[in-house]
Amino acid sequence: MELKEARDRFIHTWGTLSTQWGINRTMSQIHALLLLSPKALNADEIMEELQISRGNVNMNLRDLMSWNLIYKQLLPGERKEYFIAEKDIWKVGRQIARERRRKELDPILDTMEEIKKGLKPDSEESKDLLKIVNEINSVANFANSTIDMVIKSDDNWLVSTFQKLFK
Amino acid sequence: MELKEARDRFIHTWGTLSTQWGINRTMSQIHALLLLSPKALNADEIMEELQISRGNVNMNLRDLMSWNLIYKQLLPGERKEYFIAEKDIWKVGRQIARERRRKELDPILDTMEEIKKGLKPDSEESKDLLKIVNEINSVANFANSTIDMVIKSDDNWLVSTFQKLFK
DNA sequence: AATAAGTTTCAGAATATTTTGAAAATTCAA
DNA sequence: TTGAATTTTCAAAATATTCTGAAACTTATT
Repeated sequence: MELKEARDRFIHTWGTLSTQWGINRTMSQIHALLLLSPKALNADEIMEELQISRGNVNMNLRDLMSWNLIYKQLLPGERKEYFIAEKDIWKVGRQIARERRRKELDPILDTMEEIKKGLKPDSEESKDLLKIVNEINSVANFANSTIDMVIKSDDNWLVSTFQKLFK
Repeated sequence: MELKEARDRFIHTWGTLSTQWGINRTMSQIHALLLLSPKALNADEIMEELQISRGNVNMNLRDLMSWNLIYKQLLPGERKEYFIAEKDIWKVGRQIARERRRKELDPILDTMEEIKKGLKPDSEESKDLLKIVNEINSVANFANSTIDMVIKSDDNWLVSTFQKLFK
């Protein structure tokens, strides 16, 4: 396998997989491209490399920045904005975990909380519903804690935790 | 809040959130409906309740069964097939974790493995790429183990693990 | 202040996903 | 068997998401 081929495969796969992740393809491909690039790239270079429009590049760079997966870099003597990816993959993993928790878990917890607050257990059916709501709440809380453990930790903490866990 | 209102809110929210989860809306709504239903329901009842077509119901019941989130139930003296949801929410959580890992993590691990195998470190750039691939592999493996820990466990094991973890 | 370089926005076009519904296939009872 | 009840399939329609590109906006330079 050639270097070029491996790089392309990486970028392509990253883009394809992201669909499963609820992240849009272009966003992932830009991320992959920047991850592999040793130097910061500007919008034109990304357009050229991935063959996509300026608007698309702009929008997805913005999203990637909001996820803290890439940073803007101003090069001295350059008008254009350059972008560079966070290269610490553990940090990237934590960032993604954080963002997905916010989008996927928080709304569940909020809704279960609301239903719990709003519904009085004045009938058998109400009690049944509340029981399920409470159980979902527990499971979601557990998932939340698990992700929290990952997010709050640094690399060393992770390793030691796992040693402890499987000792 | 009325019982009916709470139930509808639950089903509706479940459906809306699922989009974030990469799971289609109808599938989640059927799941929510069955979760809340004390008795098994047949296709006609689900069509009626959620106002969706027979084909849609059929397809999504099939998907839910493949996820082991619902079971077919044959009632004596009935031609129709009835469906009932897995009511153990911890089990449901594990099931979902398992399925998502398969769809989201396994392909990453496979691809990283392939690139590692195929690319010879014969240049500086190749080595750089391999370094990133290796790091992604580590992070994905960690995520994999974390999910594995959740999947393989039963409720009691989970509780005791967390006590150990935060002691 | 005028102009050039670069960035952002967003309506409409392109693409992808989901849903419908009717026909085909299957199952069961007589 | 036959045929009525039920389930499955899948092409086309409906809906949702993503992408484009040109105009509007912003920022820096002369």
